Amino acid sequence: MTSLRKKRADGAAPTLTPCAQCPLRKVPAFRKFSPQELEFIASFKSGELRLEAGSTIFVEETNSPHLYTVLSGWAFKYKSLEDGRRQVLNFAVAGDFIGLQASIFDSIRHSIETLTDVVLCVFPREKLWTLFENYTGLAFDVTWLAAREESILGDYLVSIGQRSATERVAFILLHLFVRARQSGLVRDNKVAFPFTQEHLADAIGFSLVHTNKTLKRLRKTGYFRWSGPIFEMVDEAKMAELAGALSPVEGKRPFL
Amino acid sequence: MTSLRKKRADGAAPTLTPCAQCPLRKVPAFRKFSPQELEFIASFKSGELRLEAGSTIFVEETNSPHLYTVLSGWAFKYKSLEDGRRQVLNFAVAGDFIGLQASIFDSIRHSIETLTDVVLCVFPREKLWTLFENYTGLAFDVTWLAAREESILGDYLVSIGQRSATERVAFILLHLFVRARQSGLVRDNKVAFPFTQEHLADAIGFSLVHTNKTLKRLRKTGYFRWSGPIFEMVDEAKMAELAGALSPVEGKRPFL
DNA sequence: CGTTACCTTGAATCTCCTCAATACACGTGG
DNA sequence: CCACGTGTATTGAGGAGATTCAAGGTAACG
Repeated sequence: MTSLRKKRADGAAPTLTPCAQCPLRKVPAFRKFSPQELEFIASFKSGELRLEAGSTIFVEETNSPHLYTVLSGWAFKYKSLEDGRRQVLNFAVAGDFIGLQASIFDSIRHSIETLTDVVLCVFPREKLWTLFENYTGLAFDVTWLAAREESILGDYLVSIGQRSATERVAFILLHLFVRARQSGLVRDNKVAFPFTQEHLADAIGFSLVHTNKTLKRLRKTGYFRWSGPIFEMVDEAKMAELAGALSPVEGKRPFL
Repeated sequence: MTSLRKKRADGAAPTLTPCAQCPLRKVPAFRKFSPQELEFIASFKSGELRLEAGSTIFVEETNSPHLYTVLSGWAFKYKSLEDGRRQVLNFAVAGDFIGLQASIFDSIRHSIETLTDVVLCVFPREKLWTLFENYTGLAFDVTWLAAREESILGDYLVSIGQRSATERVAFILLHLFVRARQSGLVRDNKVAFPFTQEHLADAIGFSLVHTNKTLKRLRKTGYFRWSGPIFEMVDEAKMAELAGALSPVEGKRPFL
């Protein structure tokens, strides 16, 4: 990875993987970009950032000169309280755009931390304006991503505010599974889950102990398997029933 | 108000209140727009919609050819469950932009209902694209508004997921008061609150009964007064302390 | 082989919910 | 003017659900 360092030190970083060849482009969930758009994105991109699991990407209430797209790995967004409690707001996976708030407001409103080793595409914040000025389609995409984030937080809110323990646990498992699938990580209904039960607990607003006990009850349904690092979905329809039929945003999504 | 009907029937609606003279423009919380921008907004606007309290503006999972800005009155966004439970996601007040999801996705993800009589500016959805193509600043504003919405939902999530009963009730009261003030509705620390305790309960994820009892306890602090339609903030700093110091998005905000 | 991180389980306690009854304000029609 | 219905606010009682505390258990790692 020392070569990476060199590239970044160069300034222009001309030898980064061209965006047009980005392996994520093949994932069917993403919309197709025009050659011009791809060219701009490639020029927008100023580097790659490799972080190991447990690294902090953003700290609440701070600013950053960068915007990122997740190329690989998982991260999570959270807000923490004075006394150590924390609320997980959302998870970020390959294809997700993070740090938009830091570019739009004076500072970001939540922290972001990696769950696994992560590779990020780095974009300089000041070029976001160029994007808006010259690439209407991409500007619309950025708005799309912001609106989708809002939509997901709305789903979380309904789950936390109104659902029972079983429903909430089923919800978060299903949600994470679906997000993983959209990013092309699921094979044979199996995917690596880097989450601890504490992450899930903090996302659905339960204590770790209660989450654990609920999870135990849920496992008995046999609708999924999750012990060890691999999560396997066995009956997604039943899970959706348990979770209270969420309907995630449909259609192709943009991926900068 | 029959003249309104006529105007809308005309098609072009050339005689609507010019946006440049919109009384909301004077509210200090909104950013200043250039004459060109104001002109475009005026041309973007296709009419006004007047609704009485209790009207439904959007229904979850449906589509709409319109986008709206709230000119006056209060509304709230919510999602309902099969069995009647519902989660209030956010409130909308003068200056807020609603229905963006319906224009960006195939359908909106939540319902919106008026709490008071409401006047809305109507924008045709298809012109949103024109806005993005020709008015970079306004496109950025739309994204700003979407990101702010996300930010508010994040605050709600922290409150519902982690806070105690007292903290949650203090949070929602303070939040509504601050929103009202940003829209210029507060005078002498007083503002008309059209909310029932049930609205608040549905926003903070508590039962009506428990919300009521918590509210009773909170009233004894004397930090606010709320019986009858008028809410009065007595000690905002203390309320913020109780609510757990939320930090709403700062700075001038756009208002289309 | 000790440390660390995570998972699991039981017990006691407290929070919050449901049910149920009452009170009050308001508007309606008689 | 009063009787009645409706919507909202209030309060008490009992029980379901969540939290905290505490004590293992397991796997990974140096």
